Amino acid sequence: MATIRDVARAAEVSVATVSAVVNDSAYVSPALRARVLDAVRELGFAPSQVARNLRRGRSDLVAIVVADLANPFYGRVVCAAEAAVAGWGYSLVVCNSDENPDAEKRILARLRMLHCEGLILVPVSNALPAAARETEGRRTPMVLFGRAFDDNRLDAVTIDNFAAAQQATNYLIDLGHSRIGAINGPLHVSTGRARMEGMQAALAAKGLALDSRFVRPGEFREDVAYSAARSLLGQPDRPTALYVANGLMALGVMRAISDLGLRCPEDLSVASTDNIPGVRGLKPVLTRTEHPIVDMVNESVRLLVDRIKNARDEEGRTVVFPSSLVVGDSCAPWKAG
Amino acid sequence: MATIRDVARAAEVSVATVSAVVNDSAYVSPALRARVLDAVRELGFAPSQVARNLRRGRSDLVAIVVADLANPFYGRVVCAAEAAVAGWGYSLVVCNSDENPDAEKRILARLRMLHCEGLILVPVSNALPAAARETEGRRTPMVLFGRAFDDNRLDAVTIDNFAAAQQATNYLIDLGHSRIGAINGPLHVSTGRARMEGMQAALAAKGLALDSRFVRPGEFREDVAYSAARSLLGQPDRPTALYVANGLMALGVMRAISDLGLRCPEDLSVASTDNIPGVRGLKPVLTRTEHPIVDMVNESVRLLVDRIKNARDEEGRTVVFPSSLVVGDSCAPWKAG
DNA sequence: TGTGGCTGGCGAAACGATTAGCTGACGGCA
DNA sequence: TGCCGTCAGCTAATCGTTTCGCCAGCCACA
Repeated sequence: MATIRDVARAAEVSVATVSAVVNDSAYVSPALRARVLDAVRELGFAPSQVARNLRRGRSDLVAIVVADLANPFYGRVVCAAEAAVAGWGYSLVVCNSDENPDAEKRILARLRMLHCEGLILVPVSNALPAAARETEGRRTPMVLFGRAFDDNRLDAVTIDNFAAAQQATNYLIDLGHSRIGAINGPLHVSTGRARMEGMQAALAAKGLALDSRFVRPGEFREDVAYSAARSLLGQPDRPTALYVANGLMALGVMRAISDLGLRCPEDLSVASTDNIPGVRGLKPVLTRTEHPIVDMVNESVRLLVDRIKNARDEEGRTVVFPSSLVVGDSCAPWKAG
Repeated sequence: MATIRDVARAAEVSVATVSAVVNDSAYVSPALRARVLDAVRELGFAPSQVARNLRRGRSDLVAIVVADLANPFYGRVVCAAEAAVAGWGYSLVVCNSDENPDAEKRILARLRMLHCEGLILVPVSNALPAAARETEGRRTPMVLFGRAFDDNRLDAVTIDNFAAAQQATNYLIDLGHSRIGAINGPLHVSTGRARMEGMQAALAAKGLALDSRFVRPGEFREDVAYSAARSLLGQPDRPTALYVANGLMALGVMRAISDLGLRCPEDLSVASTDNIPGVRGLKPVLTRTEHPIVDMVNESVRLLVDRIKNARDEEGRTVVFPSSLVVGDSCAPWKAG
């Protein structure tokens, strides 16, 4: 690999001149400039980012740590993030904590050594782990995505999970359902908890109670939701409508419904929160609240880049995106049956 | 950020000793070792990967360039790759060429400067672009994933696309279908072409001809497949069975079938190649050939790491994985009528 | 013609780690 | 006691850039 010194020797100029030409950082006479460019081409010289980064104290790297890369939702997030950071000249390092706080901690430690300039984190637990706090101490700019902490001075981009669940639940209530069940997400994660609370609030506002037999705690996973749905719907007494905490889980629930020989929406109405590409193919078309993923990611990157460029030490900004109800045909009005 | 020199000063030892302790690369007496570790903890020292990499000439970075990150198939690939490279101590840089050769070229140039140690590439075109050849010149170890070039001395991991298409088509033929159509992938991409050829070969072997009215060229995209299917199936005369080149496209085709008021499998049998998470929720369950994605990715990473560690200059190795037919209920025997 | 300002280009010092090669103390053996 | 081998720990060179400060030449003006 040719170094800047090789180029300098070949062009019979100093390394400083080569650097000036390559970076356009100072005026160099046309004659020398041409000689340098020739030598660069000749030797196939590309400046070493590693050396450059050491010198400049930057890395042009931004990292994203997602909670579950196997969930297509995060696939879309990573996709959008890649495009967004590339637009700012950064490369994206992708890590997967797999909903595992220990893994998250290890990843944050590794990223710390990588000297990433910024970090988009979908936090796994409700408390910033030690490693993250260290990262914070070092002032690695960081934006929380999707999930937030109760107390925090970090930037965060989320949707209003409470409202989204409310919206979906209200839709079911307005169709006349009163026996509404839920397949929840993990309650120790802010999104999971907020969605459950939003659903409960919607029911309470209409004077309805949540029958504890109709509720299953869960994880944001297709297979776990499948089992939960089978167990919930296998009971002799079952709800007439179901709120499902996310799209991946909805896939599992629909599969369970089909495997149990039930019909949706005739036997059971289903509404969920969160959009993943997979649900587009679902039959019946799922009624769900959608998130503007791309906008959310772009905003996250914008906030992050802003913090990277102007390392101000101000309060964390929280941007909450609205969710919108997309009506499919997975819900039907309640009919006494 | 504390440097190794700060630690050395705090522990009253030399930088060499600190380095020895941190890397466990030489014996250091217990007393000094303890002093060093205390100082490390005290100052929150983490060695700068950038400096370390400059010195060692490595970066602990592996890159993956996929053709379309929006396709959940590649979401799974990236997910598996992240896990695999993490197991070898590397971090993963993810790039998306979006099926665009120019973008691919730019990305390869950028990666070159990043000094990634290895590269997994899902190539966009059939000829290695200039930038890639440069990369090759610099001997950045590289493994092609999913798609291969006709002539190449690079490692490659693929499935037998020809056989996969044959398998799916034979299944349709065995059900009695003879008017079989196809929604193809892009023919300038090896996978797209091989799948079409495999399908044709299966038909030809049974003495069947491919009716050109029943074929649509396409792209590996849901919306393009949707339009192609609408146009194909909107004709007065239509096939009784359809082979679809990949899973994402199958989602679009199923959507088109549903929007046209057709029933699958009663009116039309559908079989496809390639598995994405989304098809699991599909109703009816899609008959398809599946790829062992995780195994393929693991093998790619194994090959890559092998090349990184022992930079041998041998012939490119090509590993072809078998695909397996998974029978769903999207196909029915042909009935005259 | 002498002086001073301007500027293209250069030399060398960083950046923060690893590591080859050296030093000096200590213990064993003749 | 003297010599030598061993080895813990240190000094300094090195990786490939960027960039600060300097130098030398040139032009303009007095």
